[in-house]
Amino acid sequence: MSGGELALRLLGAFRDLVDAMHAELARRGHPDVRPGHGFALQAIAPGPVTGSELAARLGVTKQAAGRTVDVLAGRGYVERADDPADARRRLVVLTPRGRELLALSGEILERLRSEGATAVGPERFAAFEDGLRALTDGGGGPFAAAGWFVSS
Amino acid sequence: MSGGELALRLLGAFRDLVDAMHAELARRGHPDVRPGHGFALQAIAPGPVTGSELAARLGVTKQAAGRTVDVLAGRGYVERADDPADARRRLVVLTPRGRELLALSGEILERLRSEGATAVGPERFAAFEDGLRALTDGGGGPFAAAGWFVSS
DNA sequence: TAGACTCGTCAACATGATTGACCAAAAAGG
DNA sequence: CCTTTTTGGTCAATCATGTTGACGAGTCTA
Repeated sequence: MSGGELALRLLGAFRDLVDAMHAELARRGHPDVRPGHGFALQAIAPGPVTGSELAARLGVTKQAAGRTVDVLAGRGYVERADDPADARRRLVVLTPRGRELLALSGEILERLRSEGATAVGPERFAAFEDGLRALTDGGGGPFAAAGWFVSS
Repeated sequence: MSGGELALRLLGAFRDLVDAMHAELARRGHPDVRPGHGFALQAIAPGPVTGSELAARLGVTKQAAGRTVDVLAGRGYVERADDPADARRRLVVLTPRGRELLALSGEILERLRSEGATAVGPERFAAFEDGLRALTDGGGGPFAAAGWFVSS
């Protein structure tokens, strides 16, 4: 496999996974959620965050993060609340609908993952995941920086 | 590995690879080329293509493909020429600079790939690539559609 | 030759990001 | 305390990339 082919296949695998997930989400009551929203929701899930925190976790400017929150709030996935301890801050929290979406996304991805494992064989799939984990875990190779994304 | 983690690691690996490549390209005389341009150049490389052909290969509208060609032409990577056999068509071909960029990108990706292989061990890396290839080769799993991208 | 199709482009608009400017609130330091 | 600096959030303008829709000019075909 050439370096270029490797890159294309990585992108293709990711894209297919995410496209399949969103097609399923659309069928199950969430037709208007976009891939970027999922990342934002996952970053919000652990607990109330401020816009600046969210921006740092997503690796974008605070303006971009703020707009994403606007969209998610408009669609009913998150809410903003004032922070009684700091009048500058506006805390973002998931709504029940947001939690539902997150749970559903997790289920679907889990199912897609097992379908992939079945398709190529469990052992082969395990070896694939092992290699991918090693590559993206900061082992010093050019794939190392992915850690920030996974850990966020 | 959860399904969500799998998706994040796939994206992370791709992103790191491409970011590293573009950082290196910028250092070596091509600071203004963007990821999307690389895909377009690869689609143009095999020979003169029309805007419509290019659009089909990239999976975008012909308008979008036309704009990408405008940008690439402005940066000196491709040129447009009239087709003497059909006055509607405008053929797009690589310039020497475009061919140079493509060769350089290939070299860099190759080097990044071997660095990754060294970092995690050649056997582990081979198993990883084997699984990735199987998943994205249309084996029936949810990763199957990636084929169109690799083959384009 | 008339109608249908193809190629490229113009215009308007949607999304998601950026930079720069700014105000208000909080923290830090004298 | 009171001034200075830092931080959080937002407004505005802009860029990059994509989309639809419309359309004129050239080619193909029945």
